[in-house]
Amino acid sequence: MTDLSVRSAGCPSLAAAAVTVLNPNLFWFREMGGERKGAEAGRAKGKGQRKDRSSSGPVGRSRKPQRNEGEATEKKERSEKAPKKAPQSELSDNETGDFVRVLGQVTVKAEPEDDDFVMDKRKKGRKRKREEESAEGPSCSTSKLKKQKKVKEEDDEVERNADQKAEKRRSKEKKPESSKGRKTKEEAEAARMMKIKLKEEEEKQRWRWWEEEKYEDGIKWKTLEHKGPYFPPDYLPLPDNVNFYYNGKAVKLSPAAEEVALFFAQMLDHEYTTKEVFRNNFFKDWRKEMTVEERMLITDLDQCDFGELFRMHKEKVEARRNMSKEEKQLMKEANQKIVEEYGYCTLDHHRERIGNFKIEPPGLFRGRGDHPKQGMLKRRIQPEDVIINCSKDSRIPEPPAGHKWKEVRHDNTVTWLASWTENIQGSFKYVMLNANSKLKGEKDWEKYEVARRLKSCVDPIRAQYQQDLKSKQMGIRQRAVALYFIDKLALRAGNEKEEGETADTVGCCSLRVEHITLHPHLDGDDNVVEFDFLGKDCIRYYNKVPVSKRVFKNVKLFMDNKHEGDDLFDRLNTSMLNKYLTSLMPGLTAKVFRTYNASITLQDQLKKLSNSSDNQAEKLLSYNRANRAVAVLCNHQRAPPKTFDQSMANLQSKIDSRKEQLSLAKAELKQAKKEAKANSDSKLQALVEKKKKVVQRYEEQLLRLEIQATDREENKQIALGTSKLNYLDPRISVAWCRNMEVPLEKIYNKTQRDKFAWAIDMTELDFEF
DNA sequence: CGTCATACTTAGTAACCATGAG
DNA sequence: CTCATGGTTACTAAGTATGACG
Repeated sequence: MTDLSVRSAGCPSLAAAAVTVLNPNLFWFREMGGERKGAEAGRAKGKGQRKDRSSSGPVGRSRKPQRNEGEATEKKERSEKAPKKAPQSELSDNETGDFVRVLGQVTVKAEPEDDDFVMDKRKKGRKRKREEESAEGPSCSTSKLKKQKKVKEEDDEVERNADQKAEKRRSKEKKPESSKGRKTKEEAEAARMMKIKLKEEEEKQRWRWWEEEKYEDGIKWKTLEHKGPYFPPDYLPLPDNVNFYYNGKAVKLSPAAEEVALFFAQMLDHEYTTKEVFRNNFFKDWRKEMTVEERMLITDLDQCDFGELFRMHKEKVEARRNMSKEEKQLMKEANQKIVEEYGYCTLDHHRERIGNFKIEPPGLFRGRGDHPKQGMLKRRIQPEDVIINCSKDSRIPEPPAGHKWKEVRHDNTVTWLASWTENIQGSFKYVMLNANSKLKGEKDWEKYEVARRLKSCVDPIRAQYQQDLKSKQMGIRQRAVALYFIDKLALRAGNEKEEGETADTVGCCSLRVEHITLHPHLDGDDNVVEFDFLGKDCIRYYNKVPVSKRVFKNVKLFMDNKHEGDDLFDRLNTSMLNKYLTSLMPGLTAKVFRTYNASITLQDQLKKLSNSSDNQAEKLLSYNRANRAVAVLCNHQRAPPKTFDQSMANLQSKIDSRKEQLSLAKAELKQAKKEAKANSDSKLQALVEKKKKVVQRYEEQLLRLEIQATDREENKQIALGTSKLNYLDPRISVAWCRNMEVPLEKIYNKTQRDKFAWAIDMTELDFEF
């Protein structure tokens, strides 16, 4: 508790941070080690004495991941250059400060009377009264009471929506601007009108599932019909004039071996093919595909010459690029046909788009980071591998001619239409619906509702883990510290992974001692915990966080007598943690904290950063900054765009020339002033004024450019998309847009609007997360 | 409990495409 | 018209979570 209050005190909060983004001097971002690498970053060479499940024993858990050796240098540089002294701490401190503030502000008053909350719950409640009443969280019992309170009229909402839509339509119809064009212009216009019509049509067709009753527990659908997955085309053997050479001699490979050779050849310009592990895995699997004779002959990958195959592939790519418009159009139409046929299913009498209806084609496995299995052959999936799921009375999909399905089942407690087992990790792959479908949308909605429930009971939960830091039981203390990290830093849960099967990455519960460095004092802060590990997708997480003394001591204690490779939390795993969390609030798991903290941060930031008096560009900037604050919190990174340096340089040269202009203008101004002083001619005075204006204008332009540069620089490695799509309650954004009178299209593109249709439709102006 | 199987969300990259400056 | 640039979409890997079972 003490800790919480301390943290809440006087934090400038993320708002400041988001603003700071513009100021290079206050660069506070976590050092980003760059993607997919762990660099020196304390990877254990160690023989783990951690709970090694595999028989592989304590032997070489040589944990040295890293990929992108090629980029590694650059990245290393980046991470080293990153401003170490910047108060990393600010981020975390601020966040928590914010959280606390929000709680103080909202939970207290919100509990009984928050209309919006009631509203939302009510809708849901109405839909599935039964389950809700029995299932919903007793530990947050207040919300239950709330739910039953008053019920607002819904009619006006519907009306409003209708209005809005009409409005939209009208404005769209107006759009086709003044017709000064001739044929082509008119045609274009007609096309545009068509598009609008289509859009309206689509809107009318939209299944407003969120207005319907929910199904009882576990039932995902009543009827489901589809055409089965779409299989990639069969392998087409190489033409005779393209040869593979071994040891300088042309060798005609069997189709199976040839296909795999081509997989490799196609990747020759990719860094993967230079990696030892990749090459070895590939070669091993390739040899399995060879005939006995081939295997006898081909024993050394270095003797293989894929040059002609590679060139052929390049030419094909080139040819595709150079296709004429008509050809391209034809291709597009052919594709469209496939989508029409296989890309949709009928679920409970509604046509729904399937997300991934294509069976993954064979190829070489491209694991991320330092993946032990990279380069292995991902084999071709046959209908005999595929399980079909659909309703009994539907038209069962036909397997491709001459084939059979592995199985056809009718399980309406799951959402997948087809599944198969993949041969690299032995895991399942599923064909499921698109994000704009009912099944996905409902789940998404639910996710945010759970996060909102957490909001109403996060206080006691935080208080409890603060208490638990003092527990006599080691397990409980570990749980408390882990929870503290998950809450404060938005770390992922960290399930354990099978060793040797995947790259060595960790989350909270699977942190090892080498991922943490303790600094009693660092850069003016006390009790600093330094994190350095590879998270999901081998993205580096690097952060220095001042923590309370108690947390610090605990971490120290957990690290006592442990070595590299040992688990920091040896008495804790994700299922224990989640079991505990669920007991505090139904539906609560570790990842809910990420959702909750992300969304609440966005809401807070928007409140702080945006003014309705701003112009649209400014508003959008605020939005993006709020979004960015979340992306930073969640450590969402991307590889810098390939052209990044170039475009940055371009911008810089623009800035430079502007600077020159400015100094020139300044000099002129000075000169003019001098002259004006000597001679008080009114003309000269006016000239001074004019020059002044010019200088001012240049200064403004320069500033803007510099802001743009900084902005871009800071977005270099930050990906905003992931948080927007997965962590931010869309209703926050929708309400913000309406309140700020910013068109929603500025924030969400078409796909996103489709995905969030439910939120766009139901969100009230006064929505509060 | 720990392990395994299963299902579903989250994630970054690469290919593709539209657009606007030169 | 061409090319650079940036947004969008497709793809699939890599996570989280849960429930059955011994």
